[in-house]
Amino acid sequence: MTVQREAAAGNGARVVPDATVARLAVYLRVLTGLGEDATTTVSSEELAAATGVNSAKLRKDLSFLGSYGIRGVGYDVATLAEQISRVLGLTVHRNVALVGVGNLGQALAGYAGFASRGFRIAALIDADPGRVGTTVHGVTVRDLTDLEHVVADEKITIAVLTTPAPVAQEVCDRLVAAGVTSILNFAPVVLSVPHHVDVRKVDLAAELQILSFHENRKNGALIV
Amino acid sequence: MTVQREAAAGNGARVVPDATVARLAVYLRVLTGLGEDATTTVSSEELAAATGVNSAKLRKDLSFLGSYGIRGVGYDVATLAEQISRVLGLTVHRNVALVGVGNLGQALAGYAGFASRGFRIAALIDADPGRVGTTVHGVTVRDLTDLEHVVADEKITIAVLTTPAPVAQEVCDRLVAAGVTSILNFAPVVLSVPHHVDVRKVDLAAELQILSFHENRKNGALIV
DNA sequence: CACGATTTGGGAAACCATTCACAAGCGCGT
DNA sequence: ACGCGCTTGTGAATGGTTTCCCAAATCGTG
Repeated sequence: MTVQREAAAGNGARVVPDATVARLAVYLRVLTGLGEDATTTVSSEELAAATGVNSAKLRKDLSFLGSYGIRGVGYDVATLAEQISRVLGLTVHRNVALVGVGNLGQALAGYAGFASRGFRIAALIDADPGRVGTTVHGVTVRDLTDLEHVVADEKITIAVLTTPAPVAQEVCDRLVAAGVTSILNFAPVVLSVPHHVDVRKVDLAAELQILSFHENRKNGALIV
Repeated sequence: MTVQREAAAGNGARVVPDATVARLAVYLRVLTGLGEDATTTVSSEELAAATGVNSAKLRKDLSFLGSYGIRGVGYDVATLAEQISRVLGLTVHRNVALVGVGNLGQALAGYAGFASRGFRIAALIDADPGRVGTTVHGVTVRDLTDLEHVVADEKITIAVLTTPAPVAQEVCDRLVAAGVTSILNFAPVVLSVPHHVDVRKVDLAAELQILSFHENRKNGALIV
């Protein structure tokens, strides 16, 4: 989690806590669903129930965006969704590169959730000559040697890294040198990056291990 | 994050904080790597550097396991790995069921990181008749209607949920009724479960949105 | 227009996690 | 046997997050 809170500029600077940012995405998804049901307003209590948080926390989270609720009524679904989108920077379109078109890479390339939330997988990159040139979910796989060109041409600032662990750091360095400033890392490796680059790591095996810990606790959890 | 700290039993009860548990998995991976390099001891400073945390935090984390370091020397790699495995409950073998054998499900079924860390995908379950009966990464896909039998027969307590969102809650309910007590949820849905069941959610689109937020901040982040 | 029911926004307290700082313990060299 | 350098383990301080709680704002009704 190489995400430091940039000590807010000279203005009245509203700083949104990291914990809040992580939840905004969830609120937004639920709000989008409500919008499709033609629901026009929602109270913090209702939205909190739908997103699995407590309503005080939800209200505090939303208060960081500004004051968009109406006392005695609730929040306007459309307005709130719009404000969250704004804060999350989803109003501008973002092109994403995916490096490492293996099993997981291919699955992610086709993941509907990305496209439907405004992220376009604009480039697929792989080192395997057998894969280069093939088309996966409508996008042609480019060779790893072209990485720098692809990143520049497609104006890419966000990359998804699904390479094998041994090459992850090297590929990461090249992405950063080419101008990428955010990386979603699925390789089981701790990446080191300059301070201006954000990395988020998704560690699938670690997730299961955390569940295993809780399983262990539940079954007696004998303390030796 | 439906993971409440079960108010430790009557004994001297050492409670490992959630934040620490999440990092233990990372330490363990690095330790395993060191073990293969025939490194026998490691200092908190070295291990901290390799895992991207600060050394004080690492030492505090490890202190929850007990006192396995040697002052002036460091930690024995093998011993430490063993202790972490014990606390994470990785000493017992755990069978995992995966429900929803779509793109993502297939990729996860073949994910080497699961197998190499002691999690065996013991069952694949899907509702699509076209997929039932096929073999994916050596495991035969079973029909959703057999879910209860499969869970019971394979003594499964952990499930990975990669179904489409609309059926996730329903499948979840059946898993829980069948005896599953931990769920790793990839469906973009907030699951509701009884208090004795732990759910961890991996929200891929949310991860990109969080990166998007930080991108936004970096580029001026005009405050309107 | 006043009142009661409702719901937000946010100050303050409680809780949890991280970082600091250093005493205590260990091994090695002399 | 002793001192020195190194490293752990942990209290105390700090910083961040969640929860509590209630004044202020809004709506609908009489």
